[in-house]
Amino acid sequence: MIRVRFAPSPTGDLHVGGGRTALFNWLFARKNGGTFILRIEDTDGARNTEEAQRGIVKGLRWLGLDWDEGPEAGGPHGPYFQSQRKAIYDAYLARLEADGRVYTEENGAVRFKFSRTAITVHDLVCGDVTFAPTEEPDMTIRRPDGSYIFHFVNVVDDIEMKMTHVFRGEDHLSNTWKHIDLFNAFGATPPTYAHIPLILNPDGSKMSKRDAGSAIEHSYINEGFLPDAVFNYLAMLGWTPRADKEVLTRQELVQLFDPSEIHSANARFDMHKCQWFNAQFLRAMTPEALLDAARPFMESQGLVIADDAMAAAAVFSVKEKVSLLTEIPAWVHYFFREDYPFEADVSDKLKAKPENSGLLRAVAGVFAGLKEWTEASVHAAIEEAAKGASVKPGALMPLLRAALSGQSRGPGVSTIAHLVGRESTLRRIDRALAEVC
RNA sequence: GACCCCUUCGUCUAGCGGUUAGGACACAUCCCUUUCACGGAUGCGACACGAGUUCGAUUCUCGUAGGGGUCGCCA
Repeated sequence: MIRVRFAPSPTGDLHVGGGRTALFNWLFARKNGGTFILRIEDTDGARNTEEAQRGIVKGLRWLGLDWDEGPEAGGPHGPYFQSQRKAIYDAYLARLEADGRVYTEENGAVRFKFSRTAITVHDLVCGDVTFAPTEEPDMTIRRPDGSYIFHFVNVVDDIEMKMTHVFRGEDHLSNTWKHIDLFNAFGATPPTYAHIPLILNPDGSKMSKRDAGSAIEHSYINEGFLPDAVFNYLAMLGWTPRADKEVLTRQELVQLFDPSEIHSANARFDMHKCQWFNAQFLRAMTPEALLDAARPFMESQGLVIADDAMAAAAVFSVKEKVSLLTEIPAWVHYFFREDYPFEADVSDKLKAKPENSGLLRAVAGVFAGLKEWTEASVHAAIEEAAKGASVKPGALMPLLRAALSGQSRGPGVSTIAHLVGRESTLRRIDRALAEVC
């Protein structure tokens, strides 16, 4: 039975690197019917807060990385907060003491005596990596105040929680021999390691907090990304599935996942490509799903949605024009209000020719006489009005678009008119004639 | 400084001794088109360097350079 874990320290917003580490663990567990565990490594009490932990949980939930054991999920190997496992660590320390593998310094810190033998890490990604007998000072595993250090609790918990595999960032590779030394001291078999490459900034520097695109909530949730798109992009940063396409669902990625295909070279983060994935998923959504996703961003911009069906159609009509949900309000705001501003180039266009007002009145006249108000009938009416005025529909469309939306770009003109309805369409034309032309 | 990992278009990558070195993003041009987009087509663009092994190296080995990481009483 495969058991893997994601073991973050609660530092606030989930970092993309951490998110991807969690993602690979999750992928491996789901692919093999294993168990995915969330363990909070909060041994450094000074800087770990409950609020910081909420950020981690929120980020994981948003990415859809559900855990089988851990905070809120429970499980037979808890507690899943290291700050609550002191008795277990004390017991393990006692074993080391009994075996003469530790010693206490004058100030009370406890150190683990390295075996000082060559140690080989068998890594799924990096292959066998052998470290020569170390010359480093013995490692501190307990502070004078009785709290324990990462390397120790990490190993103890991996033993206690029966981890079979450990997927973690490559920044841990250089320390892994210390962990194996500890596993050996406890007579335990180390898990199989897989050190995944790091995510770098576009300039090649290490990506850390504050760098663009580094925080799940701040850079993705709030910026209008879709979880599936970020999931897809992150999975393919350092791993290439054997598929003939790049846009893949969560289920497909689970099916395709193979840790031996994970690259060993670091990858630079490309926000452009991440947005491209987002655009792909956006376009594949149904009108209803798209509205659900866009609603908070629309409401935060003050748009009042009174009619869900109309709103869904409006949002759907601009879906291939945006790549982020945050861009949607600017493309659809006029569907939800009649006091939209006329952009500068739009009013210039309307004022440019004196005959424009006559053309708009002519269209309004035809609209007023229509028996039914469908997208097709509206479209036919516009063509009829153009014919009556001896101009091409292509000359009339931009004017109507300007009047109905205040913008020079957007979905089809007949789509706009149809969705806002006949009454609103006529009011909009009147307003444009009164205020602009 | 020591040790570890890494090195194909600007970016993500395919390649696992013989290829016109393929794809995606980005960029450029064209087509489509009532706008903005989408879509389609085309173009631009890479094997870090030096030895060696080999009939033949992007591919194997070694070295150099460059990038990243670790060496905490942080995780």
